[in-house]
Amino acid sequence: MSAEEPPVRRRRGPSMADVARLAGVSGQTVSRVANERHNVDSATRDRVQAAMRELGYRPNSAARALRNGEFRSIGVIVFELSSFGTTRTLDAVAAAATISGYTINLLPVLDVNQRAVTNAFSRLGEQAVDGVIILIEAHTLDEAGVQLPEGLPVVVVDSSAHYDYPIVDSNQAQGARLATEHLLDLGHETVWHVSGPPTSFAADRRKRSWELTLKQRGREVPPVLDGDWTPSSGYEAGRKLAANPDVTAVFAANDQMALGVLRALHERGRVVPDDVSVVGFDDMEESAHFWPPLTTILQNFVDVGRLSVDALIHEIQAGEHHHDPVAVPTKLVVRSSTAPPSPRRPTI
Amino acid sequence: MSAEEPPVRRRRGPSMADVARLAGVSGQTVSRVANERHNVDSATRDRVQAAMRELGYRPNSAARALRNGEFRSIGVIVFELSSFGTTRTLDAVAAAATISGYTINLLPVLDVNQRAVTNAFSRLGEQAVDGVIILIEAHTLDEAGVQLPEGLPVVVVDSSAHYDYPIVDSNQAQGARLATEHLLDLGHETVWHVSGPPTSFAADRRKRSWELTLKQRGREVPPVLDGDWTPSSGYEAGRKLAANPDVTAVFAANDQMALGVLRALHERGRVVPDDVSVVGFDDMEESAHFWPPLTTILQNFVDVGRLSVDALIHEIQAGEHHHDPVAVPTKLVVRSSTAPPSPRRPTI
DNA sequence: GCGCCCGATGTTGACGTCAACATCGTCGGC
DNA sequence: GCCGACGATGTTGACGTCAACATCGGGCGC
Repeated sequence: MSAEEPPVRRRRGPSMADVARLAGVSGQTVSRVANERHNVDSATRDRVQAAMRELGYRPNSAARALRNGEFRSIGVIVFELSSFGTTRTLDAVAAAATISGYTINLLPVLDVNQRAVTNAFSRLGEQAVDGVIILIEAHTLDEAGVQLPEGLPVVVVDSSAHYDYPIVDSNQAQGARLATEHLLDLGHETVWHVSGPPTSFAADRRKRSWELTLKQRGREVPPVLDGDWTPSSGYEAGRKLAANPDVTAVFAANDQMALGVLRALHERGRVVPDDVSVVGFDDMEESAHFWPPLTTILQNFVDVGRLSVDALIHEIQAGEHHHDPVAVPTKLVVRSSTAPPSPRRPTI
Repeated sequence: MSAEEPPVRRRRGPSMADVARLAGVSGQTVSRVANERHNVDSATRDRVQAAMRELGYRPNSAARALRNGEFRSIGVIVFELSSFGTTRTLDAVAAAATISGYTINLLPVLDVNQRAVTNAFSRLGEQAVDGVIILIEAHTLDEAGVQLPEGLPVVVVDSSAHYDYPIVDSNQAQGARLATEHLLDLGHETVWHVSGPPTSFAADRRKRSWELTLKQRGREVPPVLDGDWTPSSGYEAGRKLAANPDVTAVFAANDQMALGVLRALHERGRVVPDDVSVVGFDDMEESAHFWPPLTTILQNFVDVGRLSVDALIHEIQAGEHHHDPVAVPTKLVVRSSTAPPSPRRPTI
């Protein structure tokens, strides 16, 4: 076993000691300047800063982390960034973390199978993070029977409440209610639903809230069409809906599926919104330019991201966490894909 | 200034020394087990592993990084994840890095103004990364006059070639040529173009390649309509195009703008593809379900991400870099938004 | 004018890991 | 049966930083 490793090329930069030597001070003084302590003589400070500049000194964050026992970094566990909501949330999380002086460590789960998830979480313990934000749909965690490293602050972005971690999410139930009520208020008899995948708590919340709203209004609850967030699944569902003349109003659990529904309706020659009204969920940037522009539920991803980070940092720094889930309100955005049902509706 | 800091709560886990004590061995043996060296007696190994499990031991990555002089982490500089291409590339980069045993450090640039970009890059030097992948449009860097920390391996994902860094990108010129030729081959006299923002090299490449293709075929080059990647800008451009009866073929520099163009054409009652053909660029998941489904150029983001990571890791480990830009080929995906021009076209 | 206080600076050691070297015991060859 | 080799394990120190403590020199109060 004489596997000869080539001598690792060390690209280490100058250290505090180098700066100290050049500036003619002790390392500790350099440290004080680097950390902007006020108890340094201004002449000394200038000298040290000049030396830093000359050598291109950068503090070594590993040494700092080792010394201070904190990384000032937040891990974010994600599964594919394809999902619109996840991406937007990640974006907001990254911005909020940066503003708070934390760095983001992306921990992608490459596959949803149990091995991959478990593997991702076992890597987690070794990562240089002070806390973790989980952006994966929580059912996936359940199925994988994953155990998080103990003592690591965690915030879950999801609608599930049966975790012993702080939870932040959009108020899915309120959003779905807004969507359903909007259609009923327009005069539709009932509302059909294209749901998200069963692995998603958010999808489950939206579906249940849609159902509850219909029941509370004494309306018939049509069978659910199962989707999986993708436009294709929306299209498949849409083909069934388009073939059914009873359908006048559809609530799709996200905008992408709504897009698929729209396409299916167009193909069948059913006019939106004259024959069928469609509502989505998310308000992605594209939705305003769908044909027709989509009525949908706007999620405030910026708030979700910021609140997640705030909750996590609080947990990290204070060592305690709130258990009350945070529900960020959503808003109905009315566009042209919804209208009152056509009066000339044939009922046999 | 008596800002009393509360004693920082240390959540440090057990260290090698703790494991060593419990297992009755030296720290070095624990280290050997943790690093899967082969020269450890299997009985000893079992004992150490049991101790690790019992204590919930996790190697401290800061100490490891300090000791080894490397972080096994890659920084990725991004500006907003809103852009489809950036997100997809980031996803692929994250996956590739994980597979290669590297972690991803997200370094978001919060604003495109010079201060923000410069600031982001000055933070960079302190980050715990061995190298950096830049996912920002390079013009932005130029304008900000940013200087990267010396000696830090860098890979740029862009089409610009005047950087002293390895460059990986989709072959924008080839893609734009495919799009333009597809429309010409269908029989269209010429092709109109809705471009991306001037800050983007990719947009510039696509525009120039479109123009070159037209010229090579001896076609008239219509005035460019400037967009900025957003569906709204595509819609604005689309309204002008829709009002011009000469327009029979449009190449939008991305799918989102193509969506806006489609909407504008629908509003004006111009039928796609009968009256006007439209081609996009990116092949986002939604495009297959636009109305009508969009003919577009598929970018292989997975390859772009993987090749970027490979190039960077090579640079990190070998200390040298290739200067030849890597251009990942694109593919034409034909759907229903393109067709031969309508024969009954009025020419006055 | 003496001592005390305070601000500026220096010295020491520890954070957790691992390479290099040291040690110890066993096994095989002659 | 002796010696050298080799495998298993232990010891030491250094990576870069910073808190805690030590030191040193003035200025100020009485």
